[in-house]
Amino acid sequence: MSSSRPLRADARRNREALLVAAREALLADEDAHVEEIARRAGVAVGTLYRHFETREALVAEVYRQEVAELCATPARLLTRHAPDEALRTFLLLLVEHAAVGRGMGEALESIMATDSPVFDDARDEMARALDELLAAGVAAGLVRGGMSGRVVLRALGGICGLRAKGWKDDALRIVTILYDGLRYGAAKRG
Amino acid sequence: MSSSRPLRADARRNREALLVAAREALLADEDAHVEEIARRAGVAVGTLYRHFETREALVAEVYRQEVAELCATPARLLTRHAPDEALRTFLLLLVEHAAVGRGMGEALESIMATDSPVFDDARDEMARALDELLAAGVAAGLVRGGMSGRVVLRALGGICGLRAKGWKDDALRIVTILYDGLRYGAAKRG
DNA sequence: CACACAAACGGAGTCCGATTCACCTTATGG
DNA sequence: CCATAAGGTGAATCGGACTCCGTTTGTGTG
Repeated sequence: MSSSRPLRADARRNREALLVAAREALLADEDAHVEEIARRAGVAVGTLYRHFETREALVAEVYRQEVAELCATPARLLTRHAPDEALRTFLLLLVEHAAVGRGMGEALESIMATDSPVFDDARDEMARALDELLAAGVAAGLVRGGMSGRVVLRALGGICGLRAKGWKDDALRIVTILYDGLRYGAAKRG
Repeated sequence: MSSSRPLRADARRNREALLVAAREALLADEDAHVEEIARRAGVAVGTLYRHFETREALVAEVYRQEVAELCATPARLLTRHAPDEALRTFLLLLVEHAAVGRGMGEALESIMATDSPVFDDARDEMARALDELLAAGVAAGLVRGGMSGRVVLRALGGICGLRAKGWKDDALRIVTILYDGLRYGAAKRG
């Protein structure tokens, strides 16, 4: 599928420009219009649609890249912190990330709460990252068993969907509830 | 505001028909078109817009009614169950309700996760219902303090937004996490 | 009962996005 | 340098929500 001949030079440049433009535009306004994104990238809408099936596909790709970065952190956290601390820190990190513009929060929500195939990769990656944290926690007797990364992902969807006034404060409290809920009944008492 | 002269008979009938039609249509398809809803109600779109500011306002009203019912249950539950059991049961009930068509889930999510003024009433009502449960739990030493109904509401948004394949199973696990997270550190150990 | 008229209705038309497509432009392999 | 297929363009189309105004109708009044 994705293994056709390499893109022509100008095509690769435009594709890149579109992703950059989309990231900027979405940061400024979660429902930036395709015309606006194309304009920023210095191309016409037709070009945008040559590279991305739909507007949503473009948005998905932008956030897939963000998520990829995010997913690299659990492994890093586990080298420096106890599994439960790593888990807590990662949850808090997600809240921070959701703060980078409503758009990111919305995308994370789609990743976490739906089966939209556009986000399949991102979802798998994220679930895997959480599995890593949970497994380490369970192994250390600090986290209850029976909860998959996928489930925690779903629970987090609620945080990322928040877009109310005092949302960040609420998000932190929710992390506390989830974190304590995950520790509940673990082998060792925190 | 809402205290003009009573509606003309036909107007009241149409308004009612629109709400019924919308409930049916939304149950069948969460993004039913306004034309479709109007057709089912046997009126033209103009009439729909005479009664409801926007499509969203109509949808909000439909679900506000559902929510109103739901909000009456905590009080009832508290007369029959211990506060923690009542809390757990109510959370499970929400999951069931979210199951009544994706539309309801989506609306509940809007109620829980956003500040959309359309849902102000529903949100307040729901938060009040949860406060009641939490307060009873705290008083009995079964639930941790410091968590408002509003916060729990936000946390639940994640559940209602679920629309993935194994979502119900996931929802139940999430309720477990939240429930245990809310009991964590309560005066008495469960 | 007939009339007056404000309230309510109908539905074609407007607006505003995303998406398409027929026709140009331009890398690039030979 | 050419041929040509990949790539680009943007006016046109499509699909929704929403508006507007001429027409119809319920209802209070004489």
